[in-house]
Amino acid sequence: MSQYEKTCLIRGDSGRTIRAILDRIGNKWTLLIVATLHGGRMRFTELQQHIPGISQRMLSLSLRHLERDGLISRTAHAEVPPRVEYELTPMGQTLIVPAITLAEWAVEHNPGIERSQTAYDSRDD
Amino acid sequence: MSQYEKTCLIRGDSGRTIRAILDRIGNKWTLLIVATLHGGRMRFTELQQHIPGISQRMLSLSLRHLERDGLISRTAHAEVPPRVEYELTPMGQTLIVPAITLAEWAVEHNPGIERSQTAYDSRDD
DNA sequence: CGGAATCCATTACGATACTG
DNA sequence: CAGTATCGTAATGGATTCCG
Repeated sequence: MSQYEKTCLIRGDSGRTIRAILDRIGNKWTLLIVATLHGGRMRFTELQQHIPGISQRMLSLSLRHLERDGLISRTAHAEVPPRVEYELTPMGQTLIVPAITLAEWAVEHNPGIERSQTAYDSRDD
Repeated sequence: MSQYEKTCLIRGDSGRTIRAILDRIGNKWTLLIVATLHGGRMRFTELQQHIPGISQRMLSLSLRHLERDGLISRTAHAEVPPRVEYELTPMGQTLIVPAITLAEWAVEHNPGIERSQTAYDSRDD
């Protein structure tokens, strides 16, 4: 399968597939949570500490979305005080590879992009 | 470099890198435009026809963002009526690979995700 | 033809406060 | 500890109109 044919995966179906994942992971926190959970099972507060800047509300919302998508699993232990642990499902684990691919692209090309932006912003036409 | 170390690309720097690209490509149309331009140079109206559902406004906005990022180039021909052509820059071409990786993940796991969502929504706890 | 300007609806996000 | 509820703000995107 050629690269050109593969881009049809993106454009085909009027782009519904690609938009579906972007709606899923294109937000501010999802990939950060998935990457953090790659280190293993974690509880709510622990996640919050590993992801600086996330609010309780957004962490809670994001976790429920990810659980609904089947990418993470939630385990509530019947204890006092309550203990709830989150971990990646097997399907969630598979998201790591595309996420890394994307991150590596970002790291590699960020300098070039920023240079381009500076040039664009300082041109006077 | 291990996969775990690679996820630090995502989490490291408080996730600024990953958020930078998601701000860049995590929106509704960017990847669709890049994938469409993989077919070669195209003009404004042509792009609009290849990307069903996109409004003039969003196409115009997205194209200017991509141009600012140095991922596409814009060529305005001094003719009447005006003719403007867009094409991927060399850097823009490199985005194709991560985009395809993501799209393939989406195609492969969408069924599982949708099943999970249905199960989640129909459970009564 | 290839846009820019304007208006509007929806959503995402953040801060704060409260609870089983 | 692990959330939910409520509020206000900002960003996103669609529809429409106008213009060189």
